[in-house]
Amino acid sequence: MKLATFNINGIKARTEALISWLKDASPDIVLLQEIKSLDDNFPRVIFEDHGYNVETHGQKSYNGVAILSKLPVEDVKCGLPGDPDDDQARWIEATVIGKQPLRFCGLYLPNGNPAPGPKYQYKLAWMDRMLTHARVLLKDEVPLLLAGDYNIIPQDEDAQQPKDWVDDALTKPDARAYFRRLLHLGFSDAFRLYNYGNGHYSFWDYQAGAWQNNNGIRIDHILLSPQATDLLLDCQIDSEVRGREKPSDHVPVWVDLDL
DNA sequence: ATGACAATCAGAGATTGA
Repeated sequence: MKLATFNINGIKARTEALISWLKDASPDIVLLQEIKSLDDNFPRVIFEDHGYNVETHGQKSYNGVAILSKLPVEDVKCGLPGDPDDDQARWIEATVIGKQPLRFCGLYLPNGNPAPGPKYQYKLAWMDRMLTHARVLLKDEVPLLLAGDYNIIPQDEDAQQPKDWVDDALTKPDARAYFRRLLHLGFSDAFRLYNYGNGHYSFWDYQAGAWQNNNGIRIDHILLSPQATDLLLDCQIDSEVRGREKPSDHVPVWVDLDL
């Protein structure tokens, strides 16, 4: 079973490009971020016509996450618990049943710039809530997957120009520490189980020829609980998507699970 | 040090992103 995460940077502007990639890659499940759309404006019928069930958690203009799934999805929950005043649409989770159940969460973690500042504090508070919620989800002992745009460059090898990201919210020590705390709960960064060293990125800025120069960063991640890691067959980044017509600035990251 | 590029809402230009 192939599951992908893809920050689409606006579903309305990207519908054609997304359909094209779905035809090529044939993922069973796609977790989308930055749909930048209200639920009612999401072009759900076109994806249903291509065989996907659609679940959305949108908001106007900003943020917004969604699930496309060839399998029926159960027990869908929207919003990251822990702050009733947080109205930003950044979290969606659901279960599919393959050979066994899989619980998966699609997330769009706050960018946090400029740091320091209120946006960075929101990012850290959000990561603290995510850590708490991950602990709760792990108690079910069902294979668990946390995938999305983490807005975290885990280590310097995950950027072509790490010096450009010093003092940025994507690399600041407090933010990286929260990412490590997630790993310490037992999660694995799936990509690093199948890929090594420099040069592997999931985001390239639109500006200054970043893609042509492979000046990228790896910020879209798939974290697997121990039981999900035991199902892992492969994890790769579809970087060539960045070179297509009218691309998002992110590309898909996917796992193949024996599920 | 700044801006470069793109999407959104709106209907110009500000806001946000990373």
